[in-house]
Amino acid sequence: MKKIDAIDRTFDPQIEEPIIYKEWLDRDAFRAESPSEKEPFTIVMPPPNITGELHMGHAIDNTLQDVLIRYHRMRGKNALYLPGTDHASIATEALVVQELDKEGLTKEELGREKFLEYCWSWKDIYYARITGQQKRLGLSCDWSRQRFTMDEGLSRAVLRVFKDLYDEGLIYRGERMINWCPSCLTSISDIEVEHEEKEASLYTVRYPFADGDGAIEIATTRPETMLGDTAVAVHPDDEGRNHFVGRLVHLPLTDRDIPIIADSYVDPEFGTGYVKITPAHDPNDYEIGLRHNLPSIDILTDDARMTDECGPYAGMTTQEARRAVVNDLEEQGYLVKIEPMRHNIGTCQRCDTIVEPKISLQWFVKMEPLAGPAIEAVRKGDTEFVPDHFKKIYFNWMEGIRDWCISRQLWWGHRIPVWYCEDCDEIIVAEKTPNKCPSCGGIRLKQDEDTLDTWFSSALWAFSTLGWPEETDDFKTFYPTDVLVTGYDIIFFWVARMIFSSIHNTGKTPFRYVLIHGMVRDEFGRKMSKSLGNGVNPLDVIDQYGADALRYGLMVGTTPGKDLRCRDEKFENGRNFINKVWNAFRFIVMNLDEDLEFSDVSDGDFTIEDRWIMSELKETIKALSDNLDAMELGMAQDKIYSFLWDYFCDWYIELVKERLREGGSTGRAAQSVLYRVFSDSLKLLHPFMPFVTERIYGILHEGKLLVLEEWPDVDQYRLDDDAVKTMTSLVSAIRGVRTLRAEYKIAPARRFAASFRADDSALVSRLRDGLPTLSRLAGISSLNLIDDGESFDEEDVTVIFTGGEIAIPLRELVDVEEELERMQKEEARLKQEIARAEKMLGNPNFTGKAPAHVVDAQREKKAQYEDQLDSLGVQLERLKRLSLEA
RNA sequence: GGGAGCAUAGCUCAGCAGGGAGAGCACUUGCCUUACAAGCAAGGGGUCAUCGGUUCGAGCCCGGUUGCUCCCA
Repeated sequence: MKKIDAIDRTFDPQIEEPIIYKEWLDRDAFRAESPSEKEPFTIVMPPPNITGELHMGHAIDNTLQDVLIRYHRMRGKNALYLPGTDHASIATEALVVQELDKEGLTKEELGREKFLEYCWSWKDIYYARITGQQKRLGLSCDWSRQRFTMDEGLSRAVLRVFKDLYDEGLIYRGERMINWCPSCLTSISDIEVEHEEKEASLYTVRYPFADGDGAIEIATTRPETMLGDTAVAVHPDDEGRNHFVGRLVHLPLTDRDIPIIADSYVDPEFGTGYVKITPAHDPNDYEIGLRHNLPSIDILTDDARMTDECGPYAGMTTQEARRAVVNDLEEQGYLVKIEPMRHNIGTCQRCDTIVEPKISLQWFVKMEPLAGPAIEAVRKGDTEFVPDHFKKIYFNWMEGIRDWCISRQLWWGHRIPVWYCEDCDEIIVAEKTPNKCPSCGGIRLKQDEDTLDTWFSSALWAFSTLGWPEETDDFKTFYPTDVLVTGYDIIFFWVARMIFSSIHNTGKTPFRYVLIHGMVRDEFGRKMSKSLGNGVNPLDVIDQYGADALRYGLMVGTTPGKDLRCRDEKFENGRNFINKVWNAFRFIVMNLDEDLEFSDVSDGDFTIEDRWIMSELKETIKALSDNLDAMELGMAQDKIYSFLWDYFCDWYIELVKERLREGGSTGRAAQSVLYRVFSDSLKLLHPFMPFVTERIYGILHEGKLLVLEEWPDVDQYRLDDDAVKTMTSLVSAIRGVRTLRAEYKIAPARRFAASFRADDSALVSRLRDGLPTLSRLAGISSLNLIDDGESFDEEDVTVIFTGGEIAIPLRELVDVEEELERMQKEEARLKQEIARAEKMLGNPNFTGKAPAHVVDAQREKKAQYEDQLDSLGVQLERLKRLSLEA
């Protein structure tokens, strides 16, 4: 045992945490076994992008995972926490392009191969940086199994899945309307488009009939797209307008005439009832165009400028073209009016650019056949969401799912494993680069230029990281995994896709539970964002308060699925708690002897408070474990916080100080309980605050590593109702006296004699034995026990507490009038309580229908209150007399 | 248009097989009581958004209303 002067007055996380982390790594404490006889517990970390630093979202996500992993590791499971990172093709490519731009380079100049070299070195830098950050958080990951989505093994899985899906007809190539980002210059999937309602204008434009006989009016929010119009549509049942169907109108600003067609898509109530149809630039118009065989005129280039089709407008941006078109329409008398309107626009999730619908040749995954089993699996409960209601969001999306555009016009990522034979148009899909065309034997093969959506590989993460498609030991040991922890914002992007991919490829759902957490917001409840500059860097918090405090602050008072606000106050609380635990530890070290075996202590040496604290610990172990099993981590953390602070520090330590001073067998017993209960508390706290607990435990138990210790066994402690009851009384008595002292402003140093009456003999003897304690905790100098039937001194004033009554000398301490007032208030309160209980008990419906223990509890309470009222009555009488005398 | 969630103490949030409203912070009052002032002790503060229903009993269950979020189209 270290001597107390060798222990610092505070725990310094800045210095200690990195040292402790290194000790864990040196002892190989996080490594999982495979194969193994032990029951596995697996969490694969949602891989952060290699595009930047970890933010608070990662911190909460990873902390939850680490708490679960550490808990299950201590429970004796073969725990695997598998870390990794994601290549994030669009985001990374954009950043690398940006970097190159600073050097005056473009990726085209570099060429594909050179460009990818740049990307890989970017990856190396961020991979290392992120890993370092994860270690500072204290994550107990098995670093030997760390993965990256473009690792060789994971890439092999991607190729295998692509080929299989293609062979099964679930991947196809086709010309479809897709979302095009003019800045990223690639297609993106539906869910990578963010919709926002913005102020816009609704333009009403006159299209004259081609024969010059009158005109119709159309309304549009995007007038520049009229250059690509190939029809005007009305609703077939629109009696006021459908008789024009078949006629031609002249398209202003062009030399084209276009037909009026009928299609039930048109909402006759909206705008003018006529809708301009631009099949190349609107998803609905595209469908209408298909139905009516309309030509499609592409008026936008890949970077969203007007094409040569647009004559004088060619080369303009859409915004420029809009102004020019509106201007020209007005000059030529075609513009009827402009009205303000709220309008939904889609922007690219990555770069915020307005997304353009575009017809393009892309690769797609056919979703319906994959979605079915995935829906079924969740419905059956093979995978459960925590909290449960998030499955509704999952169903809602999966049931309306559309085909998934997976090809990206990017270089960084998994290149699509498709080759086109330039001699015979054969399409070859293969896991390995083919050397000749299987159809014509030609060797002029060209690989598809595109890469796959990043999420296509992330969707395989749960099993590709474990070695699939090989039947590796890891895969056999750890798959399917136990819990996926993630935010509700990526249920579609990732969770859903992992579920259907896993079921399709491995036949199993990838995880038993999905634990959903909310978003971390700033202290005002706003989303953290770069543009607002309100992001909080977890590393800064660690620098200021330590990783344990950060973890505490992120977990405190949280409930699964709910957003949480990031406030310094919470991290301060965490730090304060660490300090509290540290000081309890210092106290214990100061009071321990060299001998920590405690073979000299027998059960008979334990006093009531020993039995009480061990009983409370038992309850805490049970309740906290239940919380952790139910993944209620915020509640679990609160349990150990409350046990250590409110029970162990505030009461137990205070109660045993006297015995420790006294020494002997009672002192030894107290030492043994301090040592044992505190050690087990450290275990319970460890998943939440791994660093400080590890450091303390290592000093109390030389050579042991807390992270590898066993979770406390509930059965080693005895539930002791007797002790609990007596202690409740004692605590209540002490509080009663303290309250009186405070109310009457009795000087803290002032001690006085007191009398007690207790209705429990255990309490009586406890009070007699506990005089030193009462002296210290309540300022009582001597104790006079009043037997049943005897009454208190006429001039004393009493306080009622749970299980008894205490009297203190009135005249010398107390103002009679004030006390009279206090007691009358108390009397009123008791009467109220009794009335309440009587009302309940007098109700035959209550006594008849409520569970017996509830009714009994009420009876007992009523009796108790009546007792208290009785003695209060006696007191009041006395006081009144005194008051009159005075 | 469809879906989800939230409304509890001044602030941030817990709470629930339906059986006397909790924590942290803030506030008031005392305390350097040799583990801890990042602390100790005592205290004030709530018609649990609103209306109705079920029930012996509702913050909790059901329905309506209002006000905020968020997601999808």
